[in-house]
Order: sequence, then structure tokens, then C-alpha cells
Amino acid sequence: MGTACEQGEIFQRILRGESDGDLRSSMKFYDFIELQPVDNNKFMLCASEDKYAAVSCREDLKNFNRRLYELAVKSGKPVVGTSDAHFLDPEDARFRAVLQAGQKFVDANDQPPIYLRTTDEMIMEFDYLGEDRAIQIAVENPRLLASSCENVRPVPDEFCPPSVENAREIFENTIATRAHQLYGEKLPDLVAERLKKEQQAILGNHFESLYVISARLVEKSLGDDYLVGSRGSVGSSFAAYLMGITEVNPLPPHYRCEQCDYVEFPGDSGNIVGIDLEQKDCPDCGSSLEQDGFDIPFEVFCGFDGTKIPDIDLNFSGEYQQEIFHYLKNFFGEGNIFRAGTITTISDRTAAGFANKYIEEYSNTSSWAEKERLKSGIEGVKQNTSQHPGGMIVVPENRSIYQFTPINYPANDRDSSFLTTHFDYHSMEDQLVKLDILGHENPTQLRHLKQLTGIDPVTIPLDDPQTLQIFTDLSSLNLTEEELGMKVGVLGVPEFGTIFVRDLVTEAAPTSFADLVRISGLSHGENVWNNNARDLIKQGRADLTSVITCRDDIMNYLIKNGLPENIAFQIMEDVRKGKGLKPEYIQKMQACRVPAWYIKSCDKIKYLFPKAHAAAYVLMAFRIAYFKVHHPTAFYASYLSLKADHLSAAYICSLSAIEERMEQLQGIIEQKRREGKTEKRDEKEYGIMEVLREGYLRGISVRPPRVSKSGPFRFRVESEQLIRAPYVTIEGLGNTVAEGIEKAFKEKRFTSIEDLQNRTQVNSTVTETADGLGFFEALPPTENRQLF
DNA sequence: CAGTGGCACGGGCTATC
DNA sequence: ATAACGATAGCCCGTGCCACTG
Ligand SMILES: Nc1nc2c(ncn2[C@H]2C[C@H](O)[C@@H](COP(=O)(O)OP(=O)(O)OP(=O)(O)O)O2)c(=O)[nH]1
Ligand SMILES: [Mg+2]
Ligand SMILES: [Zn+2]
Repeated sequence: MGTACEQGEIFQRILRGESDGDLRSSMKFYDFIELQPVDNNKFMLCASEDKYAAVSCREDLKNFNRRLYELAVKSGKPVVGTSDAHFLDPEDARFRAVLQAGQKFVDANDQPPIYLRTTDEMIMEFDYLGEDRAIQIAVENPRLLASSCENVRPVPDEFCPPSVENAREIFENTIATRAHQLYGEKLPDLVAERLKKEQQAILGNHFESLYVISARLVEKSLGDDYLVGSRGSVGSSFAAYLMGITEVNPLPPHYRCEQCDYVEFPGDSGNIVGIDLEQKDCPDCGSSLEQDGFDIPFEVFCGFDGTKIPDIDLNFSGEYQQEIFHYLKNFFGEGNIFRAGTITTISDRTAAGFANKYIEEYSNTSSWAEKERLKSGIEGVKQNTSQHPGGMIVVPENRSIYQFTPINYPANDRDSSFLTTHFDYHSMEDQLVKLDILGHENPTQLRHLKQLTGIDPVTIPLDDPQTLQIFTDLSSLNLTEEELGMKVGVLGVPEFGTIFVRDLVTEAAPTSFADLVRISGLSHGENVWNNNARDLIKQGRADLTSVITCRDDIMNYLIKNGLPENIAFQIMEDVRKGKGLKPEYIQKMQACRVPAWYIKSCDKIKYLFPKAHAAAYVLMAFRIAYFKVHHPTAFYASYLSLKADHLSAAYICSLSAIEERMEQLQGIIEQKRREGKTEKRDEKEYGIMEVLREGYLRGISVRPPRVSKSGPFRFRVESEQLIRAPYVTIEGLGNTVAEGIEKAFKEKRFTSIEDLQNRTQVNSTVTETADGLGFFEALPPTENRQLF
């Protein structure tokens, strides 16, 4: 425990003029006394505060240090020279100034010289105490201090998995029972071998508890009638499939009989997934066979040698995420579950803003290079802490969170029901396990669709031809390309509806479920489709089945070409993280006659899905698409009530309002893009409007609920002819001023739209439409909002 | 009725899966 | 390098409004 700088207790006492005796007794608490260079305290000479009034020259500052030294010696405490370093080199003071200017400090340019002194510099700083003492302070005592510290390892380095009672038994029993349920009394060799391999790896790496608790979470959610979406690489695990953690079956495409034990792996069905197999009846009992299997290697999840520590990802309904958090906390206990924290840094835009501001206020340079220098100098500086989207860290019973990280309330909110780790989870990922409990809207939407139609999403036929057709043309939607302005009917289908994916779908022309999985892979990550697969297909060098569409493609292909398994795996991992290919890997690939285009393709990819994730997402997308084709009203209703909770009634009733809004949004989006803004709310709203518009074109009657007011509109005319329409609560619509203003407009209380705009003080842009008014701005969202 | 503290909302930026 | 990965969410700040206070 050292005495710190002039803000520390001891120095403050000196400034207050305390006696030697008092100072010495205060010093007892500390292990060593710090002396800092006098220039560190130079600011006192011209500071206006009272406590510095008596400090008038450098000699005064030296005298402070002389006195500290004497008292320390008398108290038997070692004196250590410290520089109070806030930056490394003197010239780095500029970066600190930029940071402070950005945070509205005044006089940011007045920086004390708090850089790291070299030994020689440090000796010089204390020469007024005499050379021997200076050396003692700068060299000998710091060494003494360092040597008195034992060798400590602040954080354990071994893997500390949580333990769930009987986890091994539960794990083994569950997968065995379920395997026999699905694949019969005697498991086919392929199934048995896969299970054995996974079981060994999972138990060997102490992962069974994570499987068991994940299964429990899914069970809990399903029990509360909230379906769970699969996600992540865990769909590569057959054991996970058997435990209900994922609905992705990683076995090769196969048939299986629900009524008897018949199982068939047709083999060599390379380009398709189980869903695409031709339908057929059980040769043993005649009932219609089930088809499944996406053909995914377990190693994508776990690696070959057990060094990869995977996580388990789950998509819960956003509405239900908190519920699961609490369930997890109750399961492991308050002190064992923490939400992972994240650390916000000063990044591109903020750094640029700070640099600009600094230059504007403190410097007159117009040099682009200097601006970039200042910007890059502050990039990456920690700014704030925040909450991880869904990462929950599990601390085993025999450990304490403090062995790994401090913890804190998110955003200093003491009412928060969760604490977050102060360090991000990467600092403890090799020690503790993390469950990724993400919130997503798909499960919520499917839940609504189930409620609206009575159809259970899991029963939806995944080979429904009309649903598959929307990825080709608009025939299933009874629309024309002219009407809709696009060739395919994927608007509103999750992760398929954006212009980029629409064009991709159009170009790639999928004809099977397997193709959809490929497209899902191709449409996520930079340089997977554009500048890559797309060109290769155009040039005829490859086709949809041979380009790289997901991580697994790479690993499988390289192993097939004769690369060692672990190298193939490592290359896959580097590629999926966008690291490009190391020269040694390129050599190895060339040695195995991997074609140049393939190597280049790997090298360009910036991010790549695992097939398991693509499959999981296509399953969800396909079901939502099924509703879109066969139950359109329910589809648009569920979509809009989830996504468009900001639309006012008048807006929803008018096609012209929608189209005008779309036009307006395009302008805003374009401008933001030009300015390099990162905010995407307008783009999101545009996407919603596209779906809304499509609903109209399909003749769907999308109407707001009949508004039953919870009270009369408060609507009054102020003396200065300013109409105020305070928020009123309308059941089902939440708080809105829209209705009241529209009513006033219809009563001709405004002379024009401009008049309305001027006198209502509504922030929205208002336009007149055929059937009312359009309000183009977000209104307060409400809970439990039902539009239909 | 001026002053003020607090809240809601929109917008900007960042993190993460 | 060519426009394009999609989705979800948290935190902070400025602004405007409102209720409360004295
Ligand atoms: N579109 C998109 N999806 C992502 C991105 N990062 C992650 N995801 C999705 C796909 C992942 O499979 C899923 C889970 O993310 P994880 O970080 O857990 O990685 P993943 O499970 O794929 O691999 P892992 O075995 O956990 O290392 O979330 C991304 O940058 N873009
Ligand atoms: Mg994962
Ligand atoms: Zn049968």
C-alpha cells in the first residue's frame, strides 16, 4: 500500500499543514511512501483553490518532498520514487488531452508530465535530495519492494467446469434412451459410433454438466409454452440433438420409422439434406418414414484434440430471456451465475469525433495525417462497461467469482437483478464455462403464429413445395414482380428478406432445403458471396455445391484432399475468424493440390457460419415462410405487432403513407450512409415498411384494434393558439397523440398540414393521405401491444 | 411563476452472437 | 476494391416536457 500522488491522504494532510506527529501516525497505515517528480505538482503554483494558496514556487514543491522523505525515514518506511504514469512518453500527453477534450474538460492542453521516467530520469528528478538518496529512491527501494512480493498467480489457469448432481448419469441415460427411441433397439453402427465418439469427448472434457443444464433450460422454456430456437455450432453434436438442446440432427441424411425400428442411410446423398430425400414408406410396416440429417461433423463443435472449449448457444424468446436468467440463477445459486460484462471502447467514430474536437479547440492544424494520428492514438481506450447480450458465466460451487474477475452492477444500476463480470469473458474463457442465452424475436413470432392459427410450428412440413417456391418466384403469394418490385417472395422471412439476400437468392436459384442452407451460409459474413463465391460461380469455376458456404465445407474438403485432420480444423477456424491463411497453411494446401481458387476463396472470407447454425436458422425461416404462404393474415399480424410497435393507427391504414414514408426513409438512409453514421434504425424501419407494403398488396386486412379509450382525450387550445395534445393512453395502442390530432384535423381545426405541424408541437412529420394522416416518427412502445 | 429535477424519447455508437 | 451479413441489445447524451417546489 503506497501513499499515491498529491491527491493521496498524506500529501493532502501536508497541504493542510498538519504536524509531524499527525503525519507520522497517518503514515503507519502504508507500506511505503511515494515521492513524485516536482513537475507533477507544478499545477499547484497557479491553481486557484485555497488549499494551494501557500504554494508559490518550485522550492515549495521540493520542500514537500523533503519533508515527506524525512518523516518516512523517521517512521521506518521505505521511500519509493514513482512517476504517477498516465502515459508512456512525454509526447503522449497529447492523446490524454484529446481524450479529455472529447469529454468536455476545459484546458485539456494543460497536461502534467506524468509519463514513465527512465531510471536515469528518475534519479535526476530527486537530485535535490542528494545523489545517494536519489539512487536509493529511484533504484534500491523499488527493488526492495519488488523482491518483497511473493510470486502470485491472481487467476487460476485450470478449467473449472460447473458440476450438476448426477450429470454424468443424466447425460448418458438421456442420450441412450432418446437414441433408442428414435433409432431402435439396436442402433445402426453409424449412430452407435457417433454417439460413442461424442460421449467420450464430452465426458473427457467435463462438458456433461453444461449439456444437462442446457437441456433443463430448454425444458423449462417449453414447459412455459415458449419454444426455443436452435443456434450455434452445438448443432454439430448428435448428443445435443438427442438431449433437445438443438433441433439440428447432424447425422447424414436418413430415413427413420416412427412406428417400428426401421432406419436407412441411403449413403452418397452428398448434395442434399435429409429433408430433401424422396418421400417413401417404411418397407417393414408401411407407415410414412421420417427424414432427417444435415450431415455435420462433431469436430466443428469440439475440435479434434479437445483443446477447443465450445459454448452452447440457445435462442429464447426475447420476452422470456429474463425468466431463463432467473431460472439459471436459482438453479446454480446467486453467487454462481453472473452476466458476462462487455467493455465499450473508444472506437472509430468516437475517436474521430474526439480528434476533430481537439483540433478545433486546441490546435489550428488542418493536417489529415495529424488528425489520423490523434485518432489512432486514442482508439481502443476503455470507455464504459455494458452487458453481454446473453452470456452467462457459471462459477462452480468450490470457487468464487473473485478468483476470476471483479463484478459490478450494469450501468451503476443498483436495482439490477444481475451483476456483470467487470472483465470481459475472454479473460476467463479458458477457466469458466459460458452459456449463451440469447433473446430473439423468431421464437416469439412463432409463438404468436401458433396462438393465431393453432398450428404447432414443429409439425410444419419442411418439404412444403409452395413454401420453397417463394425462394424462386412470387407464385405462392399471388403477386407479380411488377407489383412487388422484386422476383422472390422472401420479404419478412428472417435473414432472407434484405436486398442483399434477395438478390443472392434470385441468383443462386435454390431448389432444395440444402440449397437454402448453403444460401444462409453464403449470405452471412463479408466476402463470402460478393468478391468470392459469386464470382467463382459466374466464371463457371465452381457451382453452388462446390463453393465454400460454411465452415464445415472447408474442413471436410481439406480432409478429403489429404490434409491432416487437425490442420484442416485449424485452417477452418482461422478462416471463420477472418484471419486469412498463414503462409505455412497455404503451402500445405498446395502440397495437397488444393486448387488456387479455393485457397484464395478461404483467404478472403471475413466470417463464416457453421453449417449447424445455418441449418437451424433455415428451419426457423422456413416455418415462418410457411405461415407467410399459407396463413398470411396471421403472418403479417405477428410480424407487425412484434416489429412495428411504433406505427400509429393512421399510418397503418394508409398505403400511400407507407410509400411516402419509404421514400423519406431512403433519403435519410442515403444521407446517413454518406456521413458514415453507424446507426441503423432507419434501415430497419425501411425493412418493416417493405413487409407492410407487401401485406397491402396481398390484400391483407391489416387494421389497428378498435380503440377503446381509457379516458377522454385531453385536448385543449392554449391562449396563444397552440394546441397541445398530451399523451393519452389508448388500450392496445399505448400512449399516442396521433388519434387526437387526426380527429382535430378532420374537424378542420387546422387550416393546413403546415398549420397543424406548427401548432401541435408534434415531433413527427405529418402528411395527409387518402384516408387520414400519416405520422412518421416513433411513438412510445408499450408492452403487450396487440395490433390485431 | 421561475427554477429545477426527472423522465421519455430519439439518435449515435459500440459489442456480441 | 467493386454497395451489401443479419439480428439483438446496452449505454450515453441532448432535448423537450412535465410535475413539483417554494
Ligand atoms: N450473422 C452472424 N451471425 C453470427 C456472427 N457471430 C456469431 N453468429 C451466430 C452464428 C453462430 O453459430 C452463433 C453462435 O456464435 P458463437 O460465437 O457461439 O460461435 P459458434 O457457436 O458458431 O462457434 P463456437 O463453437 O461457439 O466457437 O451465432 C456474426 O458475425 N454474424
Ligand atoms: Mg457457440
Ligand atoms: Zn416402420
